[in-house]
Amino acid sequence: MPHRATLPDVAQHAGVSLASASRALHGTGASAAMVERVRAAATQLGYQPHATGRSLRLRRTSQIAFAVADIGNPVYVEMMTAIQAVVGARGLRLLLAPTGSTSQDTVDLVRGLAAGSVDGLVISPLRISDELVRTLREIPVPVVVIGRPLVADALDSVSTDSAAGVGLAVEHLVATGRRCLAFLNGPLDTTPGAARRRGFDEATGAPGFRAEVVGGAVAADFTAAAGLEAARRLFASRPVPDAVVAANDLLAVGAMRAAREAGLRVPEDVAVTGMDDTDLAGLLDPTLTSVSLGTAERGRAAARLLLDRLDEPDRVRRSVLVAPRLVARESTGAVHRSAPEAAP
Amino acid sequence: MPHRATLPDVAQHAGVSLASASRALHGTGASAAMVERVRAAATQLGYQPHATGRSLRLRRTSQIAFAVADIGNPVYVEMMTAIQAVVGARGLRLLLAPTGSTSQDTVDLVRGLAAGSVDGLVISPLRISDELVRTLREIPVPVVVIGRPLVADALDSVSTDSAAGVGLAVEHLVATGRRCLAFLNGPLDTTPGAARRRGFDEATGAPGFRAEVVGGAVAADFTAAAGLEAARRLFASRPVPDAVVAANDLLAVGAMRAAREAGLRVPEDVAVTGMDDTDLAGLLDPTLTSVSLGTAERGRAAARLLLDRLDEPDRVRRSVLVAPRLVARESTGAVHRSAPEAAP
DNA sequence: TTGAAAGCGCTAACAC
DNA sequence: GTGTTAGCGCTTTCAA
Repeated sequence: MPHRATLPDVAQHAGVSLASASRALHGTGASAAMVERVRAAATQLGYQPHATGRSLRLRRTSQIAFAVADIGNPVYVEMMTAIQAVVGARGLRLLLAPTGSTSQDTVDLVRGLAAGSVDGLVISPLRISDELVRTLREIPVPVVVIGRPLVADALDSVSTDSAAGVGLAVEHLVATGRRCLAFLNGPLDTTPGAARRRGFDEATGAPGFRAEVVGGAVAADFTAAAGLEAARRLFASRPVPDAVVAANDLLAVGAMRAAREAGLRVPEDVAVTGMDDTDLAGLLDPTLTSVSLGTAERGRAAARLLLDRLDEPDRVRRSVLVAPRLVARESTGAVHRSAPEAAP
Repeated sequence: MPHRATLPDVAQHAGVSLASASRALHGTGASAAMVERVRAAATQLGYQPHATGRSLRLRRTSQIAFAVADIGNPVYVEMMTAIQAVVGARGLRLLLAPTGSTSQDTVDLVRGLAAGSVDGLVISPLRISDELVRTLREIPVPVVVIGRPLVADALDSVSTDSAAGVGLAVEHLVATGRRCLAFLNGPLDTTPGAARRRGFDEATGAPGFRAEVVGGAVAADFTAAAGLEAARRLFASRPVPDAVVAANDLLAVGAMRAAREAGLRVPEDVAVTGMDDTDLAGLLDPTLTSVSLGTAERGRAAARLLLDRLDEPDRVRRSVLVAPRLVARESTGAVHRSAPEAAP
């Protein structure tokens, strides 16, 4: 852990002025000979420009943060990769910042990051408190919210209609012969939890809905472990559902496991749908029918909104909406006991 | 996106000097009245100390980075959570930095972060090039390496004996009646790939080994998708293995899926073991027997080593070793056709 | 206890 | 083209 060489060190070593050293390394208007000399000195001393000094002077850090509550959810990993691809191409470094579990932690993190640590922020909050919205509007760096068209004229945002997404799942299940649906949701006080709940209610309350809702459970969070626990309750109640709509893929994993514990086969006895269409979906056994919410697309869109705002701080706020799309796989395959419409 | 208030703004607003304002907010030796006045002004202006200015002066950022290649692997999520718990208690912010895919990207990232962005670094590299080692020794901030006892006297490190871990899996499979083992590994040029390969060779080459190695495949990376592709080759060759040792849990997911595609049941026809004992293992169907490498424990140990070195830069380098442990689950359950020793 | 001033490392006017 | 210098926002001597 040796000591750092500073720019004055390099300048002295090269026998030139501080300014010349700086210009030679980063700026413009230095002679080839100067560049050569300074570069040599820099290399020899193992010079690495100090990020803090540079940032203070340039008034930018060339860093972006992606703030996420649930870092264990593969959907955020995919989003991050998508964001990274876009901002990386512009020479910005992307850092992932886990927001604490409480709303206050999130607010503190955002404030802290915005106060000089990064040039911009993409945030995908699970819970959007008023204070968080206020904070996001007040911080002195651009922010893009993934999750809900948020005070649309005040903040750039990327969202998806996950309520409609749940509708796609319900529709698909009914169309493939399921008649006793249950909904496995995550916490209702979260943005996705609330939206998906609404979607389920709307879809199952619609005039054309030709099945029954036989149960519902709310998991403690959007993880597979919580999903398993909640789904056990689902399968312990009567009548047993022949289809479970899970609010995301991880909950669906829990649902599939609970079904098996209950002696039910997926999809013969019970169908399961997930949401987010994570990589996991294609690798589970059976593969999981899932509603894609365009994860990568949302990530890319968010990154672009952020870059645009960094370029043009005063441009009009925009809200990008990505449409959900059902991806049918094995977990909603053939029904074992023939469904009503399958019987002529 | 309003403008920032600076400390001079606060001082002026409070009608005191810059120095007094600073002392009142962070330092010591300010009168109660002064603190009161300055606090009020700060609140009113929505003052947030600028991280860069502060860092430049204090020569620290109060930030730590966890640099990880494969952010999609749940093992790193668990590690990060463990690190977070330790460093968070000390008021440090933990950021996750995805190292690019190439060795050069990793070196660049490390250098960049170390040049003023963070106070310390925990890194878990997939590939440890000489240049990376050199870089890690040269950077001016403390670093802890998770992965291999690395130039032990030059760098703090946390490691595990994953070779022995593979041995545990092999032992378990043979003890439960499997006789035709195959090894599904990740890239051999990675640290874990190389170690696990060695572990497999040693375990299957040992005098007491009472089974046969019938195949091996190397996945393109340590992901489930790559594992699936590689495992297909495994099951396409003859003789078909009755047990697959996968080098991590994600590869095991791929192996289980490939087995099913090949019409084989897990565990009746083929047993599968994973490694890392991620949360996934208990949720798959069947649940996955996996070798725990003490993920959280390694994370905590790394965090403590880092904190200790921040406190005492010159203390002697340490290397912590965490022992592997087999966690048996369904995927290595009863053999369908009775195994040799089961026949009296 | 408070204020004035130096300086962390860097870049960009500005002068030469 | 190169050097001198101011200053980004902050903390901490040092003097009063």
